[in-house]
Parts: sequence; structure tokens; C-alpha cells
Amino acid sequence: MKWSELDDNWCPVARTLSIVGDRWTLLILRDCFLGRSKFEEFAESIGATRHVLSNRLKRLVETGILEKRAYQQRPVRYEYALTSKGKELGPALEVFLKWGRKHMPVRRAAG
Amino acid sequence: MKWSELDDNWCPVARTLSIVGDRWTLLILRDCFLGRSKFEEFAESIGATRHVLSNRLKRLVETGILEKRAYQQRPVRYEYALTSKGKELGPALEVFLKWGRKHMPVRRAAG
DNA sequence: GTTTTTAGTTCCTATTTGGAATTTGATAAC
DNA sequence: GTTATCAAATTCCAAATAGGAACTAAAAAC
Repeated sequence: MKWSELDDNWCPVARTLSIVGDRWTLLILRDCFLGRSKFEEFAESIGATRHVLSNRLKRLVETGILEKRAYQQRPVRYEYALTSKGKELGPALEVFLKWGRKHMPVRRAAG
Repeated sequence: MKWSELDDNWCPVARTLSIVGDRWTLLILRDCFLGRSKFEEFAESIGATRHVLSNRLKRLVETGILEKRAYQQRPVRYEYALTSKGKELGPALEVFLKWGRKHMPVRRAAG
């Protein structure tokens, strides 16, 4: 089965994951919760390629999780912000945050 | 940045996602919470290729999220079960479940 | 008119995935 | 003993996706 077919799956979890379950999307959302909003901020923070970042942002806007709006004219510059729909995913990220802190301590160099 | 380098990221969310943030892993965990435990059950339910499924299960066992144990000898057959560490990810799946129910209604044929 | 800033797009290569068939190890039927 | 079956994978190849760097665009600063 192709990943893209999951959006009509019988299971709500699968349908949700068809949008946010991919490699970088949840990290973009994490950044949004941390207050980041600009393309370059995401690019630097996350480390995904601009190519992938561009695709993910587009999808997140299409699905109403993020909102794209111009924050200045001439030249037009856009920023991305969580919608209320997007904010509802916050608790999942909190679970991952706590889980990571507890179960995945950072490996130290020359540890 | 490569996905595999995330496991030492400064952010606990990123570290967690380096394991469970990929395409099919969270669906395997969903299945585990639903009581499924065998390779063939996952394969049928999730629709991922056996190749990918095999890789994901291996990683989940290596990271202590699932436990692999023989449920019969001659021939040896294995099943996978959530560890307590794995069970702690349940709340995240619940968030996705509720979010999917609310925001991603199933498209009906000829809708 | 060259450089800078921000937000992407394009190009090429390398990795990963999808899908089907095959393997492995053991039992059961013939 | 060979054929069939089951569960749990592994292997193969073509196709899709990602990684990385360079390039484009539009206006402003110099």
C-alpha cells in the first residue's frame, strides 16, 4: 500500500499520520510551538533540505494545520503559524518530549 | 541532515522521532495497542511491505519499545509485544486518534 | 550595478520504498 | 521421500523520495 492512500483509511490514526506521520513534518510543528515561523528558521533549526521543507509546509497549509500569511509587503515575505486545528496536535508532541527526555538521553561525545 | 542523525539531537522530540517518527512505525504501535502481535497480522492490517515491516520491527525491538518472544517452539514463531517503555507512547496515539476523528472524516465513495 | 535578505525551485545523485517472488524451518499429508 | 502449508522473514528490481548544492526572484542597501 502506498503511503498516500492512507488518508482514506478506516483508522483515524492512520488518516492523521497520512499528514503528520512523515519524516520531518512533526519537527516543523515542534518549531511552530517553539515560536518559529519563517522558512529560514525552520531550515536552520530542523536541518531538512529546503526542497523537503517546501513540500511539507505546502501540505501543512493545504490541510489547514498551518496558515501562511504575508508579514510584510515589498518584498512580500511569508510566515507560517499554527491554526487552532494545528494547535490540537500539541499534546502529542508533549508526549514525545517527555518520552525523549526519559528514554533517550543524549549520547555524549567520547562517552 | 540525515534522518538517522536525529538520535543525538539537542531536542528530545527529535530524538523520539528518530525512532517513531517515520512512515509506518506509529501504525505498528497502533496495532500493538489494538492487540495485534504477529508479523502477518501487521502486514495485513497496515499494508506496509514486508521489507519495511521487517526493518521497523527490528528497530523497535532494538530500542526497547517492543519485545520479541517465541510463542511456540518447533517451528519457532515469534510475536511482538509492547514493553512498558512502548506503552508510554500510547497517549500520543490517542491524540492522533481524536484528532483524526475530528478533523479527517472519511471521504465517502462518490461523495 | 553589485550585494544582501528571504523564500523558495531546480538539478543530479543516492537512498528508500513498493510489490512480488523466494527462502527457511518445521510439521502434515500422500 | 516429496509435496504442501504456515509463519516469518529476506531478496530482487523498478520507481519514488530525499539529500546537497546551486540557482532564481524581488526589492533594498550601498
